[in-house]
Amino acid sequence: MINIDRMKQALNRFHFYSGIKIGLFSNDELEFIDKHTSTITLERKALLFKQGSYPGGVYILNKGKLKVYQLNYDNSLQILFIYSQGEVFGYRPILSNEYQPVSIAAIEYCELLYMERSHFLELLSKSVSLSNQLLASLSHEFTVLTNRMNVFAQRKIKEKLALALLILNEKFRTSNGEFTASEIKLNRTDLANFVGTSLENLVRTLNYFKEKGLIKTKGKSIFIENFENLFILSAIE
Amino acid sequence: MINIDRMKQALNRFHFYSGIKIGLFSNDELEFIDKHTSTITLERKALLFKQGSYPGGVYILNKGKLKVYQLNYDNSLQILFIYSQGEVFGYRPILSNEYQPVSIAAIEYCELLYMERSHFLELLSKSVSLSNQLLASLSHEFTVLTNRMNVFAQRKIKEKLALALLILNEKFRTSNGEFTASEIKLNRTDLANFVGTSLENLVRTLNYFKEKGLIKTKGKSIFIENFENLFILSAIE
DNA sequence: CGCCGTATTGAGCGCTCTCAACGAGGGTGG
DNA sequence: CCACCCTCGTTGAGAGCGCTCAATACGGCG
Repeated sequence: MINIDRMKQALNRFHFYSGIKIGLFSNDELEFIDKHTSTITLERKALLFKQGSYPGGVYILNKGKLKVYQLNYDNSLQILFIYSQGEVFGYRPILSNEYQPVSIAAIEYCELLYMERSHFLELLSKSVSLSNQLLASLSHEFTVLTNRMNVFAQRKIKEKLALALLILNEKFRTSNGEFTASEIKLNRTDLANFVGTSLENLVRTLNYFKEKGLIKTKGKSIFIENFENLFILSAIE
Repeated sequence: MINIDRMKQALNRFHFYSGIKIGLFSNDELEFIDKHTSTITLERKALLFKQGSYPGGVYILNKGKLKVYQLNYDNSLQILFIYSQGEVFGYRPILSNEYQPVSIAAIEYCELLYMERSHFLELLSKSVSLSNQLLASLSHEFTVLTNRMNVFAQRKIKEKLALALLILNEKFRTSNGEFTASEIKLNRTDLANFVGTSLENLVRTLNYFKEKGLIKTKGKSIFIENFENLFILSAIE
């Protein structure tokens, strides 16, 4: 029997939530944020921005799910992250003075807050708290990306899918329970592009997981049945 | 004929140098650094620290080459980065309050500067310049890691090796020229673990590259012969 | 009912891995 | 100085995984 805490800790090394906590801002800062943000909505499949574009500002996802992906020169697509409620993003290329390295599109209907680049930089210059939060957050993300690079470089599809499902279970979580099954609502093509395999191979591996009692499906949604065995299969620890 | 600048820009999205520039520190800060650092030397193959260990401080590599790697539970090894002269590292897990996610060992004889954790944090709390440099640096590294995740997730060995050699050519650079051939001195096992393939497959692919006139070898060292075709083969743009 | 996008299943091929043996080169001790 | 050993590199053969192509099923919507 694997310790729940150990599983949780291991999994935290492979995905991140936004490290920005609203509670850590002062009233002045909150007022500034409120004053300088506007609301954006996106329909399912709508594009937020494209890789190579100029990073115009910072976004906070309040509702819905986004996919962050890169399109390669052979037209293959890799989904790198799924953002869910609460994620703050778009500031990284501003800080490093680069263009957007990724494209972002809505998986489902989304609501976001938007803050223009210059206002974000103004806030950052005045807020030590924000600066420190970003440093901590970016550093953790470095760890996560390092770990995932390792997984993508070496692992077999079964292992990658097992890990992907554990990550997605967190992203699609609606309740607060530990290792309760979320409804993972992602079409097969997106899931294949997230795992980094072909659609056909993904379907076959999902069937294998079903046979082994690791997951079950209802319509297109996926539910994890056996966290422990899925965790073992992912071979991250 | 591919534009040199385009190649250079594309390549910069796949590796990073330390974003910390000594020139941006004030005299006070430089004095503080000088006062609170000590020198460490490492023999070839010596371990600097192990993944899971407590991050005791920050390092600056002054001489030599380091390999940054993770050891997996099936005993496979993935080399994630090669650090060369000038690289500053070790601060990330301090900032995110984590244990070391990686192990680091010397590829060849190395000399480093070491600053204890508490002094680094003291310096950071006083230096806006350092804080801003770290934010910019970490943000760029996020881009690099994202791009590399994509490569590892999808690409064939030929493409991954082509890219790896272009990156290593920069890491092993001694002169300042653009796209001049460095002597890439890395044993085959390390190279295989960096590319993310088996030793045998690596050797075969190197031979293929030799036949095609992309590289040549002298002893164990590798020299790039045809940057343009290697770049095209890497399919990063 | 038919259409279109998505999902599933089947077959065959090619790439990459593993296992195994052999070769080269440097270092050590007789 | 030579013989041996140990490490590292190279080559060969065979198996299995994962990809591609192709055909078929499903499901929502007009």
